[in-house]
Amino acid sequence: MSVRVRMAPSPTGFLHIGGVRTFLFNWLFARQHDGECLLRIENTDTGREVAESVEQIKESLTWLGIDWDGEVAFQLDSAGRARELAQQLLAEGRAYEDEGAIRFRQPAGSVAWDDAVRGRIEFQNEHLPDLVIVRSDGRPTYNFASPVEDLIDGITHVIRGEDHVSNTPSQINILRALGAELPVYAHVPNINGADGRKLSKRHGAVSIDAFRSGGYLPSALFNFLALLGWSFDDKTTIMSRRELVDRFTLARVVSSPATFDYEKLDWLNGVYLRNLQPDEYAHFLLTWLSEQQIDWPRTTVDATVPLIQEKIERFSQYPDFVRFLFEPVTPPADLDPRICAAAREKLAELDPWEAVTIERALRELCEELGEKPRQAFAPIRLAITGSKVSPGLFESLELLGRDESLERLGAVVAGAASAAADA
RNA sequence: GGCCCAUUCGUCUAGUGGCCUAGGACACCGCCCUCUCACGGCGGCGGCACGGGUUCGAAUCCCGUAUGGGCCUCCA
Repeated sequence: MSVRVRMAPSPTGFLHIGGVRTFLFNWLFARQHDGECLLRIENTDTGREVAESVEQIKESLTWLGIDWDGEVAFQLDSAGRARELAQQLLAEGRAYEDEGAIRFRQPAGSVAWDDAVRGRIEFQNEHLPDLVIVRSDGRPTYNFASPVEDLIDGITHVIRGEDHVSNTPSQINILRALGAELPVYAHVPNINGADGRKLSKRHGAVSIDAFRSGGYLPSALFNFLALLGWSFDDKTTIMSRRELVDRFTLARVVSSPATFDYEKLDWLNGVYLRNLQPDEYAHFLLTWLSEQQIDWPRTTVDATVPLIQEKIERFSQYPDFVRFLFEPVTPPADLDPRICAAAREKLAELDPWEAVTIERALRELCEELGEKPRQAFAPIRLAITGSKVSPGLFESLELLGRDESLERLGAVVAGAASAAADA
């Protein structure tokens, strides 16, 4: 039997990270078993907003690296086949009419299934309500349409969130009454925020789009998501898509909910960023910058890569780090001008203007002044970058260029002089 | 309220009766490296929700309690 699963995003709004994790498990399972992964779009509404939302969802899935083998429509409003089956149940006495609606008659006894994640789960049928399967206006309800759609689509494994556990016994009873074969059910745990409640905007980014604009790498987010409720062993963290496909098993999905740890994601993204080849790094960075509509000269951006690759864990940290190369800076007004003046003099005739020669010159300066590098470089850094935190000082000076560097050093000296004159 | 599910360091998790004086990772703390910030290296802190069983032996099995979550809609 070949595997067929489905991903069923809600077309209202953007792709939620919790739902994506469920899709990810479906996708990994399908790919590992050489099966099919369908994208099921609910077509309750054909409005333009919904259409745009669906496009947005597809775009986000694609960005993350989750593809699909076909699209099916979940025809909640106009499911002819569902109504036929409901009539059949009615005729067979497995359902009955109730104020214009059709209710499914729960059988006697109990119902159980072997959940691929949680093991055997059993319900007493007497606790299950006779649920409405077709509303009085003729529209099938979700708990009827969903198993029927799975049946029509030939879904072999229903991998979904744990909030569906309670719906499963009724869906199984319906499928049995229809004489259908049952899919394998796998209920995966939810993802919560730090307060133990369902992950929402209050906790941080939740849409795939937000992570994208936050400067995360899709491969890192993919890796992180796979580790939320699943693990390969007791020590493996970094895994490529290929490795995840090879190693994923439903049996190793845990049954307790997980808390989304933004700090760990940041760390993992940093690991991925640091492992990138410089040209790959530049490519991803440039793409991100253009998505953010930041328009800095490409060659300069390229040149900054070796300076910042080790230092940032999200692209969103990049602009503040190198802004001094593209825009004027404003060092603190009370900066001690003496070292800047000495540095300016020392660097004025330096040749060639390269990081190594700049470093040699500035270290000589330290000795001449009897200052420790730590102390002496601080005001220079502030004058050049406007910040206490920056890429390497010598490389920064090289990239900024001699003219602009001397200019900035000189500005601090001149500023101090005019402040003294005022006083 | 009823039914169902869950409960190992702050967080993600390993653990399926002896390998556990419970392992790894993030975070945190300390030290080292060091021009800042990072990276990296070394070390540390820190957990089996609780109570009963079963067993020679339990984080692991059973029962109960507590806590959290889900479902109980002619919502999806």
